[in-house]
Parts: sequence; C-alpha cells; structure tokens
Amino acid sequence: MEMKHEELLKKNNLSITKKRVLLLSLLEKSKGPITIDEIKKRTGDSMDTSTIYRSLKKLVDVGVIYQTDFRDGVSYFEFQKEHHHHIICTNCKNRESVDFCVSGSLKSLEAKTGYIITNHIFELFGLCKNCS
Amino acid sequence: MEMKHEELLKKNNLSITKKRVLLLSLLEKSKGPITIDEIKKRTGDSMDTSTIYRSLKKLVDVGVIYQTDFRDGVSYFEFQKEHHHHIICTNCKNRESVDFCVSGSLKSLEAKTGYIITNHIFELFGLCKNCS
DNA sequence: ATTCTTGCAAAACGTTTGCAATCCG
DNA sequence: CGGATTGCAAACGTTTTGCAAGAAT
Repeated sequence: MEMKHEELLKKNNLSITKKRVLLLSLLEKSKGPITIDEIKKRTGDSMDTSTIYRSLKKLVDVGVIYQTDFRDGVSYFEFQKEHHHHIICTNCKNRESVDFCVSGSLKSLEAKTGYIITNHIFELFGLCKNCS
Repeated sequence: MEMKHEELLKKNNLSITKKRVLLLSLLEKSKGPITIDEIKKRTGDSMDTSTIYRSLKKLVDVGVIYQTDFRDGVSYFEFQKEHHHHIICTNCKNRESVDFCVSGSLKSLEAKTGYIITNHIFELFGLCKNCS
C-alpha cells in the first residue's frame, strides 16, 4: 500500500518524503478530481498550500497526477488510475466520468505533429438530463 | 462584415453594443487564441478589462467564442471559425494548431451520457521536435 | 422608461516566491 | 554533509465585484 507510492516516487526520480506519500495516498483514495483546498483539508491541514502546489507540479510533470480545469477558476487534481475524462453540466455543475478517450489517436497525432505527447486535457461541457 | 457580428449577437440574445462588435471583429482577425491583455491592447485600450471579461463570458457561454487554457495561468480566447485544438510544448511553450477533433464522437457521447454537449476543451501537451 | 452594459477602483482569489529551518539520501 | 523539500508570510497577477453613469431596446 504505502510501498506502492514510495516506489512511484522513486521510479520518477522524486525524493520520498512523508508529505508526498501522504499526498499520493490521499489522492488515490479520492473518488474524483479534487482541489488544492480540499487536499489541504484532507491532510488535516498538515501540509502547507505551497508544499502541495510544489509537489503536485512535479507529480503532474511526470504524469503520475492528472491536472485539469473545469472552468471554475481552480485546478483539479486526480490520481492516474484508469485514465478517463469528465463531462460537466454548465448549469448545475454536476460532473460525471466519461470512459471515452482520444488515446487511440495519439500515436498518429505524434506522427503528424512531430511532438512527443505526454499529456492532454479533455473535458466536455454541456447540460445534464435535469438541466436540459 | 460588421453586420455578421451584429447578427451573431442578436441571434444569441445579446445586446448589440459597439464594444462587443469591436471585440468580435478583433477576435475574428486574430490568428490564434489570445489573452485578455492582448485583447485590451488590440482595442487600443478602449475597453476596460472588466468589460472584456464580462462580454467574453457571455460569448463563451453561447459558444461563439472558444475559451481555453494552456496551463500558464491565463485564459485564452478564440473566435470559433474552423474548430480546432492545440498542442503545446511544455518546455519551450511553443503552440501549434491540430486539425484533429473528437467531434465525430460527440453524438454517441451524448447518447451514452444523457448530456447535451455544448462545448469541450481538448489540448495536447508534450515536447516539440526541438525540445525532445 | 427600463433593462443591460460599461468604466473605474477596489477587492478577492488562486497561485507563486524568498527565505530560513528541516528532512532526505 | 550537501542538496532537495517544507512552512511561513508576503507578493503576484488574473479575475471578479459594487456602484454610478451611460447606452441599448
């Protein structure tokens, strides 16, 4: 359990610290993308905001954590387990997971663009059943 | 020319004001997504920042303008002509258009999710030829 | 005439930074 | 030990807001 996260850090050349292990396990437990504020709360305020930002930045860079944006002015973070995206109701702000992804097209996009694609944002916006 | 933008506003139940017409034509002329600051400059500082924000919000809501986020702390706005997305180099911040889109899958996603999909964000991140 | 938009200034908010103390390897 | 990480507090920059004046329908 704990070991997994330490190995994850090691594998990505990141120092293993108690705070980072806490951060990772907290994110893995989370049912969906969460904000910095929520993360802070779930650590029982044992981590400083700036530490959370700094650690997350590194984790996002190596692809362990998925960072996204629901257009509400805050960043959301999510452990990369099974990769997926979201659909957000622009009216009631309800949010659901979507098991669709563009990953099948990434190889050909790499060929076309000459980029090595390491990450992507994909979020859908619309009106849910109740709001439409 | 001008007419087009006024009709666009009317069609979406937005008041037709000189500022909004200016904003739309400026965005249509732009070759890529631009920031609020850049927009302000291109109006010759004739529009207040808050007005730009407020107008863009409405235009984004009705889908006339595409708002996106390149992870650099600022919002980017783009006129919705030929719909497309971007690939951003996380190292040198270079940005290119990509003519790939998920739009072909949207209908089936609507069926699956029960949402009416009005908008989406899709951005690719990676390393460009020079940086990889 | 009434509603919606605008500019101004100030505030709010999320995020970043410098620095000294602390932890990791 | 030496380099990386952390907490604190302060700074930063973008975005939002209240309000009075002005424009749109």
